[in-house]
Amino acid sequence: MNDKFYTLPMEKQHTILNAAMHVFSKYEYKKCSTEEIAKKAGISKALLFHYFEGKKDLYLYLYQYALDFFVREMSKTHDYNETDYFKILVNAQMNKMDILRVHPDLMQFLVKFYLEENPEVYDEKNKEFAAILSESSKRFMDRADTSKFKEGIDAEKILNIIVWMADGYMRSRTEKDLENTDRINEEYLEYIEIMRRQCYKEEYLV
Amino acid sequence: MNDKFYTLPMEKQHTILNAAMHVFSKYEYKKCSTEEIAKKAGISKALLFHYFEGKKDLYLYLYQYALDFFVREMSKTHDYNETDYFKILVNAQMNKMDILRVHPDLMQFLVKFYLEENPEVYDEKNKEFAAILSESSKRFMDRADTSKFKEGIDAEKILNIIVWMADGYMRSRTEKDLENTDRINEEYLEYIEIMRRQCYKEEYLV
DNA sequence: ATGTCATTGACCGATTCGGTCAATGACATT
DNA sequence: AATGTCATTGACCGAATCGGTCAATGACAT
Repeated sequence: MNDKFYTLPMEKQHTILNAAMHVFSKYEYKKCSTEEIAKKAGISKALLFHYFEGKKDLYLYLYQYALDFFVREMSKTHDYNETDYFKILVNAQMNKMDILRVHPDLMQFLVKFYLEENPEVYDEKNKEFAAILSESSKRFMDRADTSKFKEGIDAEKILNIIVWMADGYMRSRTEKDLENTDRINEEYLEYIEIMRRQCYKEEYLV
Repeated sequence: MNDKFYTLPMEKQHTILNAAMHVFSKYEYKKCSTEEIAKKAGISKALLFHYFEGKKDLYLYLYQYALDFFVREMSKTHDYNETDYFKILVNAQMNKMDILRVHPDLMQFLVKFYLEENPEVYDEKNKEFAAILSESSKRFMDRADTSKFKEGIDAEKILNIIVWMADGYMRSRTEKDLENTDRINEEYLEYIEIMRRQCYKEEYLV
């Protein structure tokens, strides 16, 4: 990575990084062309190679950047004293939305990176993401209180349903939808509320 | 398409079709190589071109085959007299599982085909799938009875949650998991049952 | 011994790949 | 106006890969 990249205005940096994330999140490493990234970023391929030493360099830098950004943003507004199961979930989702507003393909890129098997770019770092994800989700949900749940509710399965639901909901939104963040959040909260009303004992549903 | 393809044993036909579906479901048309398909099918590229006139021919034949197979199998065991919301859903899911057992990438291939925008292979057929899907889902859910639902339950949102949940559940299974169909069905039913218990009035939960 | 036909490795020209470089142009300094 | 600096690019490189072809192989029936 060339230090000159940092001297670019933040907006241009993001344009380039987002273009790279977009392409790298679509296919495996080998099928991603630097030409496509450059075109998406609105610059020439030559300039892209001026900022980064090569395709591999860009790819690995991008991963480090994305992972750092993800961890930093997710921790930012997390309240470690909150114990309400659904409030924790909603807060986490809001953080995720904020991330996606800056880097729309960040999550998918991290997943693709995690699944990448090309030996050319494979090292032990590829599995970091899963570890961090499960560790932080454990840490986030650590204080989560399931005692408010009705009898016979399997909290683990409920968490799965909510995660799948959130994923499906986001996937069902088009690129244009995503611009209206408030509308998205509002609608998403309705879905979370459905699950909450089904899971909590009557006394906690005020 | 060469008629000799039909003279192959069914198993070999499926091997080739599945290999093609697998590759075509991964990336857009242009990025899919016939070499990769042939390798996955365990035959030479030359033989693949012996059975099909070209890449485009294979692609379009595959779509027609997949769509026909999907429609036929989904209708096969559907009971048009059933009115129970969740029984209809479970039955549809079972049909889907049966399809995936024969052609693991059929659904994803149909979706990718629907999203394909390459003018080289684009025609009005690309949008058939969405129409058929929404029409048949409407037809399937036509008799579905939501009167058993508790007060204040939004059936449409529930249906979304269940679809997203089913999608997320399938996605979370690895290729190896999918071999054990019974286990999958059993576990899936547990998730459906959770949603059913939350949605139905007490009197219908026996 | 001959004919049939599925199957393949080697090859084609065209395109695309990651990467390079000389040339351009905008702008600051003198 | 002349010079220097440096971001930016179009044109280009050899190598790899693309869709597709074909002569040769080999298994098997007659």
